[in-house]
Amino acid sequence: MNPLSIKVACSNCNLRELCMPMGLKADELDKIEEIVAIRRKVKRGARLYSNGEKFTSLFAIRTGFFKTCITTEDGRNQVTGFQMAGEIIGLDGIVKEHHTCDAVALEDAEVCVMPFERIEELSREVAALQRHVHKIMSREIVREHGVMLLLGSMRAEERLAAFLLNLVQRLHARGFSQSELLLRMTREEIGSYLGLKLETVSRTFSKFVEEGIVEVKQRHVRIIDTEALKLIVNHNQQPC
Amino acid sequence: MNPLSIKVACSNCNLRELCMPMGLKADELDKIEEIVAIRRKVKRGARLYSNGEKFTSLFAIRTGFFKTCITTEDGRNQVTGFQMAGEIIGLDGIVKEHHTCDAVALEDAEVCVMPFERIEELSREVAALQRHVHKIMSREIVREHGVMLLLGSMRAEERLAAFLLNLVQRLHARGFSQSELLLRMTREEIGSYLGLKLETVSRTFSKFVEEGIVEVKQRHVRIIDTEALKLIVNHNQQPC
DNA sequence: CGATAGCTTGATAGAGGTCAACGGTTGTGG
DNA sequence: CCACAACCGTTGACCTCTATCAAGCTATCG
Repeated sequence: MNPLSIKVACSNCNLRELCMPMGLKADELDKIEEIVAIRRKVKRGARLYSNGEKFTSLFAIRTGFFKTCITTEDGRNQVTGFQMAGEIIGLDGIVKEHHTCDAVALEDAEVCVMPFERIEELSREVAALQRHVHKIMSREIVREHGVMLLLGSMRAEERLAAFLLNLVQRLHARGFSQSELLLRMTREEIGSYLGLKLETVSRTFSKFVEEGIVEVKQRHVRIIDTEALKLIVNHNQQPC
Repeated sequence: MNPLSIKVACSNCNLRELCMPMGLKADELDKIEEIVAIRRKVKRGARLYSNGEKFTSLFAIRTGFFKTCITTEDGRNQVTGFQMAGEIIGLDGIVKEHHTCDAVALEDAEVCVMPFERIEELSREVAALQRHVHKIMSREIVREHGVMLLLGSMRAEERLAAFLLNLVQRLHARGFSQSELLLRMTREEIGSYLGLKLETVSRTFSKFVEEGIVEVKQRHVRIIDTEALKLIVNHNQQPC
């Protein structure tokens, strides 16, 4: 607990465009840096938080990759999202002051812990931060609308194509390749997120490979034909 | 535009427990009443807002029933929710300052228009309001997690049972019957929400009728055996 | 190096989609 | 008040897509 090791500097963080509001004055920036209480490391497979746990903080992912999922008493399990560096996690806990899902690290990860009371306090003083918090929550709502569209109206190929495009797009925004990606999750987790069984995910990957749209070697995926993927997603073709 | 006709009094509104924070001091209450700028009537079939439209306000539903839905260029359509009196609508618009879905009245409706800038201003002064806004957004996120579970892991019967139980539960919280309801939406709209075709919705209703679980006469539904519906939702039965 | 978890592929079955016909309700205009 | 149209809902027959069950293969990790 060496204070030096937990001292953070959002202003120097290369993720600041992703998790902080832009256009702040210097004094506002100073205040906001105080939000991050500490950093926390989460080992692969470990939980950042669990269903039922008391909600105290939001988390900004600094490194690593998470899934969030809900599990019901009767054994159903649904992955509700995959989160990567720069994204904010934990919003589900606000309403009941307890978390309603699990957040599991899919690779060794580090998060910035942001006590929600402090966020609220500062939001009352810094309008730009307030607006930022509102936008983050609204963005999550809109993202989930997109997932509902996917789950409610797309076929397996369309779902997987949309999933891959979404992943590379987000990775690209973080400086990674537009065409190559390393899946951090299993076929089963992809399937849960997409409302498919793991066999269907696997078969659909194989189909894409046969068609020369992607190359797949276990969790390494190279997208050869992005346009084809986009066509598949929009392949709601009406005859003429 | 007679000021008398648009003057509102949240403190007298019988929906105040649903859309306002509790435990306010008198002066805070006075401030919050100023949020509601005007009321707006929306005819059945008309839109409260449309995809692409500039976002300015959130809306509290006073009377009536809405659906929200997204439509893509390629003709896909997904109902993302049904909203009733006391619920807040429009949160999708915050992130891009434009709405990303349509809100359509399924019966003649009236809403309280709450300019978002005013909400933000007052949230900075009244912590209870700030917390309330955060909870409303978080609640919507959690609700959508539930829909993802439904769409991703339930079969047709389970989806429809969960849908009916959710509707009556919300109606009951508003003083309506626990067992009788009038569907404001078509089979097609139910199907869109549940990720099913209208024929499947119809067939599933018929199945429930055969089994004596509900009575259905067009849009009038009477739930005869609530427990049976709950069992269906949790009917993830493992053999022993 | 063996064990375990994860992935692929095949065969088969079942749920829900699609297409089609018909019946019932609601609303409008003559 | 009736007739007609448009919309909505139901039901049947058939087909497609995805789930299920099963076997074998391949990384990964202790």
